[in-house]
Amino acid sequence: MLISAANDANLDHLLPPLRALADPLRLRIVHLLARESLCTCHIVEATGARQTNVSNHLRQLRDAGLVHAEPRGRFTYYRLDTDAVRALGAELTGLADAADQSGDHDIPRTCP
Amino acid sequence: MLISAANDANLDHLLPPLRALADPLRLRIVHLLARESLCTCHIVEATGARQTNVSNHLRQLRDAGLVHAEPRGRFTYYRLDTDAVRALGAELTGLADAADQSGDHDIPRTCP
DNA sequence: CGCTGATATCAGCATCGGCTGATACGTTAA
DNA sequence: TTAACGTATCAGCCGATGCTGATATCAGCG
Repeated sequence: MLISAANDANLDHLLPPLRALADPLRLRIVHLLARESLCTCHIVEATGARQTNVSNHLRQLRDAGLVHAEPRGRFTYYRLDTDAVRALGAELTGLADAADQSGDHDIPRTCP
Repeated sequence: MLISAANDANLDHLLPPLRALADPLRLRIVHLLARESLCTCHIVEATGARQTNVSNHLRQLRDAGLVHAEPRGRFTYYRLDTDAVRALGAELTGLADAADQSGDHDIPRTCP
């Protein structure tokens, strides 16, 4: 049975999305895109950051699979990949639940 | 009604735990602590990293509220704060759910 | 007591990552 | 077609951050 992709015995696959979210401006962009899809110029206006900077951050969010770009004419609309965000959240809650179940937290292993 | 602390209109409070998790070694440590509480020397052994390095990372995890230190004699046992991990996961899934509900993703706002 | 071992702190170094300005590319409008 | 606009890419700078070695601290044991 496969609860989630977390059954890889390690959590390395969570690093790209975690790293992508662990930046104030990128987290802000994700928050904006959670309300509605926006094009780059909207994000530039809303954040006050330079266009080139926003574009760089959008690339990292894209590479991490958290957002998707939809070019329309000369604009590029970005939408949040809600499945990716939800999957990350689910893996974290799943990790917490699994930790609560394994009862070896009150009986510490003896030290060498 | 207060679903979660996410109703702050911004997600800045998620940055400390996200930054703490967005590092390979720290994520590995969190994963180890999800199985059982461990003291520093166990983590040093399991990761192969230097003691001073592990100690520095444990401090960051502590500052982010993801783990708690429990000194016992000359050892210090660390346990995962599963509530903190679960809360982070819940906020992310909640953000994804909220994004899915707000239907403004197919009708992009017009560009200036 | 002094010694050993576990842990934390600190300063220094090296690397990474974010910000910027310049620039290139593609699209729409005049 | 040309000009203007939206966007992406690139190189460079600089501050942030991870890693290390040295050292301090503290508990338990001889």
